Amino acid sequence: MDNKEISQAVIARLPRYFRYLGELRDEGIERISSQELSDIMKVTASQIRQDFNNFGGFGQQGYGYKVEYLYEEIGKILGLDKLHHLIIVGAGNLGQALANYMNFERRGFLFKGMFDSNPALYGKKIRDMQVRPMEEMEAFVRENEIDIAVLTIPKAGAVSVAEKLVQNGIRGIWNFAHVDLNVPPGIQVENVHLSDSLMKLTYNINRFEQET
Amino acid sequence: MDNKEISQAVIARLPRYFRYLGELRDEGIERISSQELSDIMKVTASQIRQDFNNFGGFGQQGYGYKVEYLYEEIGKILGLDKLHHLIIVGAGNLGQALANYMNFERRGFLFKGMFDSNPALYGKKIRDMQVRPMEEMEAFVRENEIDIAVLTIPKAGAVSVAEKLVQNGIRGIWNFAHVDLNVPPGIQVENVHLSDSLMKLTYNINRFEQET
DNA sequence: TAGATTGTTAATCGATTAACAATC
DNA sequence: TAGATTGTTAATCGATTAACAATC
Repeated sequence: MDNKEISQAVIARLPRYFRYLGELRDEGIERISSQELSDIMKVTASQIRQDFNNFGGFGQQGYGYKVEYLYEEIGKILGLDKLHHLIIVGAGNLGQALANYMNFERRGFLFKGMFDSNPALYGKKIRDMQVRPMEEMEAFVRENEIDIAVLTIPKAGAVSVAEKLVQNGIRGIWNFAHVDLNVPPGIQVENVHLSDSLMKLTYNINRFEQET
Repeated sequence: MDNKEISQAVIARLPRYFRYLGELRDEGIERISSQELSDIMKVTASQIRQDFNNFGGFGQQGYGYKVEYLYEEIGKILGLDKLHHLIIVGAGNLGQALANYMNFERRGFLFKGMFDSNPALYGKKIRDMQVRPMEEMEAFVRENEIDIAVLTIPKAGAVSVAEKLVQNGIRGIWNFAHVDLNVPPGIQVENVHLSDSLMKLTYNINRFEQET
């Protein structure tokens, strides 16, 4: 594998390729050209070829790409061939929704535990998983080799919780708290700032109003 | 206001400026220079000035920006000075979580109704709001002048529900369904593809593994 | 072999950063 | 007025698109 850094713009497009290829595969389609994929996905064929070639040659000249093979390769690039141990920190509505939502399991995300600082929730079962007290989180992360923490707590506590996670060996944080986390290099943070997303929507609704 | 199109890259940064300025305001800070903001937000001062100047001159040479004023102006740009009527389509875990989560209300997002196609949920109260049958959605959107629909249904139904929403005058769709919607120009779609986001995280976790 | 389509280089476009004149 | 900092133009950087030679 090459050593040159791949831009986050490319990475951000990979899951979408993965999704479309999975659908094509489910439809029993064996082969696809960059031009055909371009038509379906509404991105340029040129971009598709450039993107794939960041990771080596997946296609065959004169033939195109094998759907199944490409699907699997992109899955590997995204790390979906590996198991990830995951906890949810914050058992409020959003945390519970994500826990239930987690048919992520079939993608190798193993839901190992759930934590909250509210004693009223201790022991509550969500998807066969009892909510544990926040105090137990650090030891749990260490002892169970948790890779990923899903942060669904209010912004006030998020920074200090993130620090504790980092100290105990977490590798990635999926951050739903509305605050920017500052973590050391090598620890990955992926932010899902829902209200930012909603504001983008209102901007665009509004902009269109004014233009017409 | 200028007529030149503002890039989505700029728009995507506005909510973050808005958040930081809100925090500064809450701390009682009255004025800030692009350089100070640059230090706090870890973006270049140059970018900050360029971004703001897309919308006109908000600052004063030799002085900087008035925090309160800038905060409010960005809020207006994002359309947060207007009221938005919103429904949630899909009363599953995620839909319920978003409904409860909705202290969005103080930002002018008025939660007007919730719909599901599962009869077992009809009448269930979520935040003083009964879940209505999906069949009632179209008339409801029309009659209550709903601007925004939050789509939290499985991908299978999402495309056809989106069409119905569009036909009845929706202006924006906040799409949590794992599918790309195809809407006519003038209708805004903001996607929140959670599994895409999680895959970006695993890519980055994985990449770092291999580099070291 | 001829046709198709990739892989890859070159050209273009757009976004970010740097520099500095304008001005508070 | 002198100093500070914006607004804005110019330079740079990176990402996207176009073109085409390589090759299946």
